[in-house]
Amino acid sequence: MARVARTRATLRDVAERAGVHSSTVSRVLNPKTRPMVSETVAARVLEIANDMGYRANPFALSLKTNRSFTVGVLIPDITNPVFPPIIRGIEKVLGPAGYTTILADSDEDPDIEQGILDRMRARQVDGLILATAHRADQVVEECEADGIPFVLINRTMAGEGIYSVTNDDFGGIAMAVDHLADLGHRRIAHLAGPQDLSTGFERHRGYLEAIKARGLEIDPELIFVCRAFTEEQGKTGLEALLDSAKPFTAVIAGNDMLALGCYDALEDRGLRCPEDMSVTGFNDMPFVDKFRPPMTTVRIPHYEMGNAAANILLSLLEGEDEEPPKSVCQTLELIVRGSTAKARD
Amino acid sequence: MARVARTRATLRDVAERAGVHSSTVSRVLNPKTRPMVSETVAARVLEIANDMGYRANPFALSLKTNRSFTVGVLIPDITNPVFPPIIRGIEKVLGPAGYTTILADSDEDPDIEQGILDRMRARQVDGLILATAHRADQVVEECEADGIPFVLINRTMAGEGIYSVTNDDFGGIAMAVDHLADLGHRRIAHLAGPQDLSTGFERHRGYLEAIKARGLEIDPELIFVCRAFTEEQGKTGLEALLDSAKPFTAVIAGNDMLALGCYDALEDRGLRCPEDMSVTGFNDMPFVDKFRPPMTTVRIPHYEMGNAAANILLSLLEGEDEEPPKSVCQTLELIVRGSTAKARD
DNA sequence: CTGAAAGCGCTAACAA
DNA sequence: TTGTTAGCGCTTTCAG
Repeated sequence: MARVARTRATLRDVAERAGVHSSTVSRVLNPKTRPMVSETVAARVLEIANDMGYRANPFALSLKTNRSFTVGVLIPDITNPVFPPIIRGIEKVLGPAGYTTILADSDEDPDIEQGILDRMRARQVDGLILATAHRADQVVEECEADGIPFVLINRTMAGEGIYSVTNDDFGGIAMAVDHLADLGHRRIAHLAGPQDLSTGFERHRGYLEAIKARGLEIDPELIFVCRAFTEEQGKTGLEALLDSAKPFTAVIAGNDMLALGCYDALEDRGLRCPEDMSVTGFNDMPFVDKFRPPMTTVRIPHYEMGNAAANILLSLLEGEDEEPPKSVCQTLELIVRGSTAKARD
Repeated sequence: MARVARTRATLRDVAERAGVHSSTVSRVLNPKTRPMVSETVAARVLEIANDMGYRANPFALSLKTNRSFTVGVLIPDITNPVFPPIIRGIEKVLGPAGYTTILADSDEDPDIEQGILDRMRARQVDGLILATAHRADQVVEECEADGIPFVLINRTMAGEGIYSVTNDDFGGIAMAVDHLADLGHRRIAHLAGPQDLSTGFERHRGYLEAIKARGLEIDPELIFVCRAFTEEQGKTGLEALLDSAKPFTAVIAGNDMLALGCYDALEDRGLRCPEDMSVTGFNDMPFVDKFRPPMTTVRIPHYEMGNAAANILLSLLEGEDEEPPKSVCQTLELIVRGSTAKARD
């Protein structure tokens, strides 16, 4: 197991070669203290440091400053294609700012989530971006109590001083309802996401309000609340609805994964989409336009959400005094594709 | 910007409360040195440490031991759904072993890749898992020269002492060729991936050999080499083939993304898959079974690849003397779905 | 078996 | 403007 000892130049090595004291080198290398050093010395030091390929030892630096320049990002399910673009959006901002993002995937399991958080705090991350929040969330409360800077993304929760970047879930669903109503659908079902998540909750609320606003009847039998945003739950849910409810011609799924499950259920029953049943999703995650049929869904700006959350966190970490916006709520867009059609009469 | 000072117990705090010297506490907390301490003292120290919620300061620990317990994972394109399961497979092994994985996405750009690597080395990652390797790869060579433990995944390159986990790309394509030949296809095109990647190269080679083995004719006009494994390149490639080559009835794409591009090209031209053209992909990435039509493809064991690579790296990092396997090559499976059908005569 | 002390590489307060 | 020094929290040699 020949592991070569990788060793690199220290501040002192550079200092020696430059004929100055190591603290001077330190001052030169830190933009804030650079002005304290004379031009000539600074130039020489810089050249030598560069020449020697000097790189600060992050451990020593962190030990001294008590900052890791590291940010934890918690994702509920990395295999859900909504998240990669969000992650890219985050890294695009945090990377150039000198922060390394530590990504972790809780697989929607609270115990794993707690474990990850513990490890991240043990690692002394400077801040957190959480895509895992529940409407009442132990982990988030812990972060708050702890005082660690964090921002919620996609999902949010009530509370003072909680930074978040979310979408207009309420209004997004209204667009779906209007679209279907315009197509002549009168009985529109809803496959709601988990009600302990703000997304599932708000979209459900949006459904109820929009149905009412359109003068349609709210039939509780037309609503099924799924236990998770998974394809499997979507299938189960639509099957339950098909079995128990009086006929309906359209279903609004709480997100794209649930809608995908609807596809499965319909296929199993020999029903066609959109001829027999219109289906809408939510998120416009990558690839839904390739599905059979291409999915009508509400687009959320993935990449931009990542940017926004990262920027808020950054100003929390570095901002002098300007308070960043408490919560950003993005407006959405309905993308009409092939999974919705005129209601058959 | 009220940032609460988070402070936690140090070794000395624990030592004080336990009435022993801090070095004793250190010995107790480290499994390797625990035996040096008497049972009674160890028990008391452990309880107190636990009680105080002691967590080692990672910066001090790293500064002292020169290890970060951090592993860098480089992915060429995180929006490609093949990778999330691979990442999960990696984390599943590395996490419990006490390593934090730092994920980065090069977006297939060599400059970004180089930048990421520089930053990871600056961060003193203990090892690397690279999914970005080219057949001749500057970055990989740098890692080798540097002596940092690393293992390649999915893609590989020639070279002594390079650890890698790859797939039987050669044999995988042969299965696709056989499948199509069995369906009566005689003129089978190939949309090859970039030839500077082992995957693109080996699959191309596999295509040539398998075509020959089946007694079919190799027609250079039936081969198009794509510049990248992207949907867009797949579309471009198949269009070029359709424009220039004599008629053919099937196309073997270098991976699923290219095959997806084939779908686009066919749709644009009003051709139907599989009626007018059979298409195969490679990877069996998540969701290809939902596409229109569901894709026939070669399945690679994503999650297991991640496991394997992580295990090799782990034994590189921790292994006493047993040398881990130099290269693991996984056997593959053809998944027949709806994108392939009997050749029309 | 336990304590004392040095030092990893860096920053920042203080001196000159 | 530059040098000196202490010390961040830990491991590890060396004494006892």
